[in-house]
Amino acid sequence: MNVQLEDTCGKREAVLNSTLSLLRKHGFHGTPMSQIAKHASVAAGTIYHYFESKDALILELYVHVKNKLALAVMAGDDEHQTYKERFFNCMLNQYNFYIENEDSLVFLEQYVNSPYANQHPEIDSQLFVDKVISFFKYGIENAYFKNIDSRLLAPTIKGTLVAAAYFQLSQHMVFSKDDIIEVINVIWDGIKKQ
Amino acid sequence: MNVQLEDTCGKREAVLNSTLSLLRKHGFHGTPMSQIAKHASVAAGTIYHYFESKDALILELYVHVKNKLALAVMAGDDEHQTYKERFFNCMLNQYNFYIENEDSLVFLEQYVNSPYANQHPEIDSQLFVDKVISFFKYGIENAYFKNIDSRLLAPTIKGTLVAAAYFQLSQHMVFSKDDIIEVINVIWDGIKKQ
DNA sequence: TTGTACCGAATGAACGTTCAATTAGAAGAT
DNA sequence: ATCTTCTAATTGAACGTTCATTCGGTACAA
Repeated sequence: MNVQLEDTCGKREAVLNSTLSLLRKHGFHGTPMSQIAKHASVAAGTIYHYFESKDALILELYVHVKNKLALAVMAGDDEHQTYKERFFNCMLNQYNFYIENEDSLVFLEQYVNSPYANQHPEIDSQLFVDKVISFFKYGIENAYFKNIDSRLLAPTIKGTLVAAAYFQLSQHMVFSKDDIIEVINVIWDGIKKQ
Repeated sequence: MNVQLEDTCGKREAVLNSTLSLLRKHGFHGTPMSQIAKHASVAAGTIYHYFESKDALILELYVHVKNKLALAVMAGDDEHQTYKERFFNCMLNQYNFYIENEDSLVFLEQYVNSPYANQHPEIDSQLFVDKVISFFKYGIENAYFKNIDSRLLAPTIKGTLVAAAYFQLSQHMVFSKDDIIEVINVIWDGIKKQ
């Protein structure tokens, strides 16, 4: 078995968390491995025990964060509810995940707009594809949405929500739950059939 | 007068354009000054004649690009048209600017999600604020939009459009003008009064 | 003669990564 | 229980490279 990859005392996790936290304030080029090591209370060499390189660390962090996002978004999903109810639940979950995990939001946005995403389009969270993407595919196939190019739906929905969450965080303000429901309504009114 | 900032034979502009182009493929940390100099056919030292540092170069590039965006978005704006017509014109202009200036789109997205934007929130294009922001303020004040928090409108609108444009570029596909009109309709249906 | 534009080799700091050495702990033997 | 052995985990100083920036110098225009 891969005993050497088991991360017995949580140092791997500590490195991932420290990287996430430092990346937000200083960006990728402003976050040296030495600083990650210090923040994670780990020697520089230890990072290379768990990750092949700084690039590999970033890629694994991306999958790590997106896995957590997928779990959060689909939390409490109930197939007996109407599709609209399920949609609102997912959207609210997603929004809350972002504002409760600011570092994750900023990192995900940095990542998708970075050369990493372009150079490694095959890297993604299997969990996210299986759960979240599938949910929207279901909505498209069962015609809950307007008849627009299905490839346009995901970015349209995501863009609005991320923009709102990002705005809230960057402006250090708080929107009420009703404000957010209103935003989700904007999305829903925009894309729903009819 | 600032004769030393006049850029007699276009080297300043060349540096800005080269930076924009290189940043897209390699990101900030992957784009050394030496490479920018080579790409712009300029000596490394020359860059420092026009820009105080690499950071200053990025900041000035941001304003430069956003100025061009502002001009493009408001092109052909006609105050005699209905607000909806003007809105569609702006949105279409913005979308077209993005897909005709991929480097600019990627850079702007990279920038707003980078520590630069957080550390220099005061830096922006005066032209953009005066023209584009004003146009949306007008729409809010005259109640063309739903009664949602006005601070939520801009990110909501922008997010959708940028996401669609970014998606088109990242997937190397082409949406027809009708497809885009449809996206703008999604936005309009979402935010318009009633 | 003075100052601006420009050059590109040189500089020094910072960085990602390596590696020889040390520790920790588990498994096996006595 | 105790000792032995083996391997994974960890350390941090050292290495070689790369990079942003500097600076002494040239060319040219006013």
